[in-house]
Amino acid sequence: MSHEFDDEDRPITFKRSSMSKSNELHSKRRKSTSHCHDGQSYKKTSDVLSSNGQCSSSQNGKVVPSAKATSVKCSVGISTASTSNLKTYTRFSSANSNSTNHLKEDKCENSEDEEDKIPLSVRMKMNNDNAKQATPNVSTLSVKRPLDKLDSLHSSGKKAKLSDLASSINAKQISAKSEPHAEEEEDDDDIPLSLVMNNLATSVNNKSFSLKKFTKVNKGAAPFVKEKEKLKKSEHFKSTKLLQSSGDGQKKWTTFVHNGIIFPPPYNPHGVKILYKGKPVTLTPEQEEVATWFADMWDTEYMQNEIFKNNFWNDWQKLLGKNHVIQNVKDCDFTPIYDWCQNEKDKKKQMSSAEKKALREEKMKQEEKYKWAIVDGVKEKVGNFRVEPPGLFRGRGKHPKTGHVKKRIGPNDVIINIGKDAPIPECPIPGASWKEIRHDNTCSWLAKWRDPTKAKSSKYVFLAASSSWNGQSDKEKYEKARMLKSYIGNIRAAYTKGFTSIDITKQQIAVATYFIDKLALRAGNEKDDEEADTVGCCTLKVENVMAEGHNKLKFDFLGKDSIKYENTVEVELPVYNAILKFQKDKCPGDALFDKLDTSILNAHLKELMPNLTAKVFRTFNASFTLDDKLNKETKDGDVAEKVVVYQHANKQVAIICNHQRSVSKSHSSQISKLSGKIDELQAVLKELKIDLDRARKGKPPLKCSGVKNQSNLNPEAIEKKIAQTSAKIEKMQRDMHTKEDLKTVALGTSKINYLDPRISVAWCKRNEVPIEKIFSKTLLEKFAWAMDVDPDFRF
DNA sequence: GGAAATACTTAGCAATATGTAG
DNA sequence: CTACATATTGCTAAGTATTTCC
Repeated sequence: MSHEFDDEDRPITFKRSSMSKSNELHSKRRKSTSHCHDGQSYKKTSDVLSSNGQCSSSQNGKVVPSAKATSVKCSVGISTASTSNLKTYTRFSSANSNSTNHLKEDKCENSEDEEDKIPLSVRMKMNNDNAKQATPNVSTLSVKRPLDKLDSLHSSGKKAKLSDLASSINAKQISAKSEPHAEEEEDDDDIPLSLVMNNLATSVNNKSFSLKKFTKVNKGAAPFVKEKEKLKKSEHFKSTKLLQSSGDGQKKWTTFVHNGIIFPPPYNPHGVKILYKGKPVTLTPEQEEVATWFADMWDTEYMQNEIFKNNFWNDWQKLLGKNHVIQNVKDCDFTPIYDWCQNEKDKKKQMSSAEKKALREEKMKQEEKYKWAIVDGVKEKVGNFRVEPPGLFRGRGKHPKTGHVKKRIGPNDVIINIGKDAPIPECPIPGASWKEIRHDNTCSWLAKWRDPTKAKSSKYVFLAASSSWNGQSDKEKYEKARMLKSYIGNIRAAYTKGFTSIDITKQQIAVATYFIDKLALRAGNEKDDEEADTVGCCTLKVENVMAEGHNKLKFDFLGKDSIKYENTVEVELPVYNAILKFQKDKCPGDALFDKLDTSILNAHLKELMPNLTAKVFRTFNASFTLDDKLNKETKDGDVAEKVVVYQHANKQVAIICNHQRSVSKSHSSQISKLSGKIDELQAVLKELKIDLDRARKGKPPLKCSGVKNQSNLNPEAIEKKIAQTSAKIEKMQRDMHTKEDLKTVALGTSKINYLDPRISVAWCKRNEVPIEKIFSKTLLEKFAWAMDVDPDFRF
């Protein structure tokens, strides 16, 4: 995917105004990493393409006799079905959001917008006045107290609003309504998503109930509400107020209650034998379990990955023991186990829907109590409450550890974080106990354990994306990115000046910042050699950037998830020259920016704007682009056409951020199917045209293809049919085109992580597009905090 | 001051749910 | 209703950035 970067694509036109040299760049030292030796470490570029770490499972492996058996060997669940004590919590404090709040909110948003027109220095003053400990001066100041972060990010209006509301937060109260089943059955099928969501996840206040009826009644008649007024009030845009962050330092909560986490069921041996040199071999359950993981991956790409296979074999051999009959994977035939796996899957598929449903409900019942936590009296959804099951580590790209056994996690690996007064979750494995119980209210995790594949890192259990904590920090993230908008001019001027600095560190900072701004590159932290060899901006190697003449730089490297970044860009002459200089006297494998790392870069960015870090540029670039494209490209038209505009804007963002996906294995067949249908229709169209001609001359249709031809005899009817058919053809052609167009572009990632939802919500309101056309149920939940944004909101 | 530890955010793909054509 | 296609959700790996430790 190579895309030119012309200036039209810039969020803000580059202006080259020379600016005062307000910023002295940090000149920190870096551990010298330049190692101009081993020529063998020069690899890449050619062998890189295939290593995308994709695992497409080709379906047509071995043929499996489909068994009739309906009984499913299913998980031996851990049934500690004690009543959830979460349910018993109820919050009585009344807190009703009423329309007044809405008005206030709108007003505030306006004032916020106004703010953008106010000169920077004045704004900063305003913010500072507001901050608890006002810092006397302006833009080059880095904020020392993280506590002030929120305050400094929010406009005065906003802040006032937040404190006003603080006492009457209606965010998410607990109510009896939170039982999903109760109501779902009769009602929810034909209720808009957002309502269902409200019933399920967040509890609902009185207002929503009345509105709910309103919406329901209206629904059948007019799916798209006509007047803006109605639209604004529509339940779909119902927002959840965020709690004000306590302002109390690091403290995140006062009370914190949850039920711990779920462990996967113990391994249930199947006894199917592997063939070694053609002879069946009996395995112990432990050996069999690992062999089964491997066998089940038989028809995936991992089987072409030598690292994967080697790592698997090494770990498996340890389990087998030195003197085991099995001395070699090559002589192992996993087919019997593979067949068994396929058979199990088939059995599952063959189950009647009633059985499936019963099974699902059983699971739901067991998991229900783990799904919720109560934070300061507010019920919140938990995210990943299921402990990751053991398996073979599926590291992406050329991960040196891919294929290793990822061991089973038990309670004694797990540290629980919970409120002091909350009951400690019952340990779900009899006889075991938690590794540690902690009451750390400076962090938001419920549980964590050592990552079994990476000694240095941990796995965490957090609240779900819909939680207020996450909503709050999401909002802060976007506010910070919006703040960058007013600093970006200065920042660009500063780094432009830095391009020619005689201080190499400063020069490298300038060029790196330019790349991050212009190309939306990631920061690029240092990685150790236990990980796949990927890079970001600060870790670019000399061979990743090629000067191609005419000021053109060709970028070619593997970024996060070993996704290839390939892009040729025309840069400014000083940048081009600087790159040539940085590459001089270096070997492939050496760091392009040898005087830089992310902490040096971020320390520098913080001098330019409070709390600025490299990743903010990506958020800024993405959100700005969406806002810009939407506002430039939206025209009158029906909802479908507007949604297309949105998707187009979304696509541009995805391209900027290099969000890729692998082409689905059925893509080409789907395309040819579509084009076949189009051909068919075109043949029909041709025939119709002839028939029309003949009908006008009073002749009978050429081909008596149908019985119902009588009605098609008159020219009007044929004309109508022609119109219908060609419309159908056009639609299919459009569909085919977009399908082809988007086959390698992932739109979801930016929508979830980079695009300020308020842009989308405001655009929907302005254009009378139902928000559900843009956000799925989970995204509506995640973005609840953004739903009441003013329609005039601009990023 | 630098490495390591920590906590949280971002990422693609697999599994599952839902929609739709036949 | 079934089968297939598409959309959504779940899963967990892989990043960023800050804090802590030595």
